[in-house]
Amino acid sequence: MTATLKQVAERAGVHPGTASRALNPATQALVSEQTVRRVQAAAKALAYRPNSMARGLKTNRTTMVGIVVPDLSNPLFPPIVRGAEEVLSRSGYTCLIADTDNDAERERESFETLRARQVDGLIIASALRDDAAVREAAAQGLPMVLINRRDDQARLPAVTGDDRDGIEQAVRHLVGLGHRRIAHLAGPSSLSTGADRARAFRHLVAELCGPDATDMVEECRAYAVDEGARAARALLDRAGPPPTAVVAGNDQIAIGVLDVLRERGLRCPQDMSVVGYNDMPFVDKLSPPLTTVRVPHAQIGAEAARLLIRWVGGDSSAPTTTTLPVDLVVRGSTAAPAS
Amino acid sequence: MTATLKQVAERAGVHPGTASRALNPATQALVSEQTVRRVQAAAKALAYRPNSMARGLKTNRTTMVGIVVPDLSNPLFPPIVRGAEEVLSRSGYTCLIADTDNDAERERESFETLRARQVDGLIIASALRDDAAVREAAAQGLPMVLINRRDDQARLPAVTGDDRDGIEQAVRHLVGLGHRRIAHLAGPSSLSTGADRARAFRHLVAELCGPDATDMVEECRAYAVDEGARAARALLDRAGPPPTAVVAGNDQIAIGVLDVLRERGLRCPQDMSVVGYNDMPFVDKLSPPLTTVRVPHAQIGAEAARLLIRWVGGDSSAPTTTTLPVDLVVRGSTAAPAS
DNA sequence: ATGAAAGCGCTAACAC
DNA sequence: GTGTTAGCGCTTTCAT
Repeated sequence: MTATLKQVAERAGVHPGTASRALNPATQALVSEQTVRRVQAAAKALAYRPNSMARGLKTNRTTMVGIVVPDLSNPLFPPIVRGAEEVLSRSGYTCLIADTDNDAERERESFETLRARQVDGLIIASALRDDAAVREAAAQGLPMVLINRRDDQARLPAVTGDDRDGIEQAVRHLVGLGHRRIAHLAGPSSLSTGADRARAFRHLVAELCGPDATDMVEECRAYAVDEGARAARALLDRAGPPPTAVVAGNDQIAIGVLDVLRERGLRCPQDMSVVGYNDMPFVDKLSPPLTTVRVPHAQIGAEAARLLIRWVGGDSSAPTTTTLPVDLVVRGSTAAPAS
Repeated sequence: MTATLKQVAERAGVHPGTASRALNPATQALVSEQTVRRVQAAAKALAYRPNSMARGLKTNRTTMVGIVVPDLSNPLFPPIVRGAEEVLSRSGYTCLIADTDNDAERERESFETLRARQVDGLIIASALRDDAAVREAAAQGLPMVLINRRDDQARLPAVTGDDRDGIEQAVRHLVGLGHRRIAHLAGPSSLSTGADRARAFRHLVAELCGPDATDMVEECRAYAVDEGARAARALLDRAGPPPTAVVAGNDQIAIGVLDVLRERGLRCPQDMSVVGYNDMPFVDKLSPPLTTVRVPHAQIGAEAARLLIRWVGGDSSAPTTTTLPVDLVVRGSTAAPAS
């Protein structure tokens, strides 16, 4: 079907070994220029495509890397994947994308599959904080870079958005508008981002609004609209004065809050300001358009890819943890509190 | 690093060939039960994972299939990929996902990469109607299934939502509400879905509203919000009575229409009804919530995967074209026209 | 600068 | 039922 190196060599009148050298940029220098040209011409004529399995078998590398994401349908992840893929493909790597569906069992299977395919490295964006599969693979020395989560034990390089600063920008924005009773609907504390953002929130609110202001935190069991709604109801049903503003753990949760406000006849932003997180596509089309924290997802993916390539390439310097800056995007869902 | 078959065989005290047979479900019957057990135990003890490259080199199959999508960030595609992946992984296939970014050059490169990786087959959801790369691969007998586009020449199996019926449901819904001046903001005619939906629209509107009703069609140059907005402005700037309802080529275009209505002080649905297409996530959170056509994306992916598996498996019956039913989801963006 | 030869890990056709 | 052997397509060491 596809031509083999042997056929190319034959057509060029050289030995397969020579053809191999002529076609490989790294060894091309060892071959006379004329031969290189002849071999290349033959390769082109036969539409030669090197068999990556044969090469991989010989070199013990696949030039494939796995990307593990918890849910491709979450608009967060496609840009990460794209960013990573772009960098990786430029270095000759092909991506194997595994969607774990936020399920530990599926994650295990994905890992198994990826390792069976002998990927050269892994980018892991699935954010379970305790993760046997990751630890095991790390122990075996498989290059891995984490995204959106810190590494608890294995000392792996990680790339994240600056969660602390994102929350800080959101809270400072609200405080600047005059809010003092600010709540947080946190993501699951089992996820790195959920825990980090909640911690940052508590810390900053204690500083800016006093220590008793920190108890207005409700944890969602998932980064999902209905969980955001549930938590919002719980928040509003509490005794005492309700918050005038909410910082949501992500945009889906924020949408849940908007739903509940509507359901209860409260207006946003007049009765309650709402801030999201991630700046998903089309949250600017909601009414009101959502104020949210923009995270450079594509850059995060790209940076993770760069770290991984370096590691796979043999650079074994200390694992780097990179934090990328985020930006608050102010839209219509935040305003000064009714006085 | 990972144990080889030879090591497993050694540990089990058998020849590598025997170990191979014992581990392969298809040939397991040729080996005594006792040996199978011994080999399996050895494999487990050594955490043996077959080297897929070596196997592939021998069998000339990779058990990898490529999935080519135009834009992973378009919420349309992740469910398709997931649906396909689920079916494929159950049959032991791994997916190579290529995002072409709607770019012909990148599509060519992706194709090249995928073929260099010797995928066993391809699912193609990138919808350029004329496509040299696809034709070439088809000519070489590579199993391929198309999604969301018909095959112009190569007679390939295809899986799509029922575009004609989707448009028909939308138009009948509007006519039932009393609309007679109905416009269509079509997707690019270079894409299969754009052309098909526009054709279906013209056909049905001619039938239901009279032949002169069919000229209210504006073509968008992309399935994008700003193109929808541009086309909507063009539509509203036309001489003569404006339409009372718009069927958009997809949800992004519909969002562009909503933007323009707001920009011009027109209300939806009172002044203009709007119908989208695809039922993207969160279009039910717009105001008004968008009436749209729901397409079973995951099933489309799954069905394409099934067809592909059948073909890769050697079944060479005539290419099937499958059309899956779609459903109009009525929400707040459509109502009876102001009389 | 190029040819020869070995071998990556596996499977399958053939022997026994 | 199991061992033997050859070879998939490539890279790479060793000669020349």
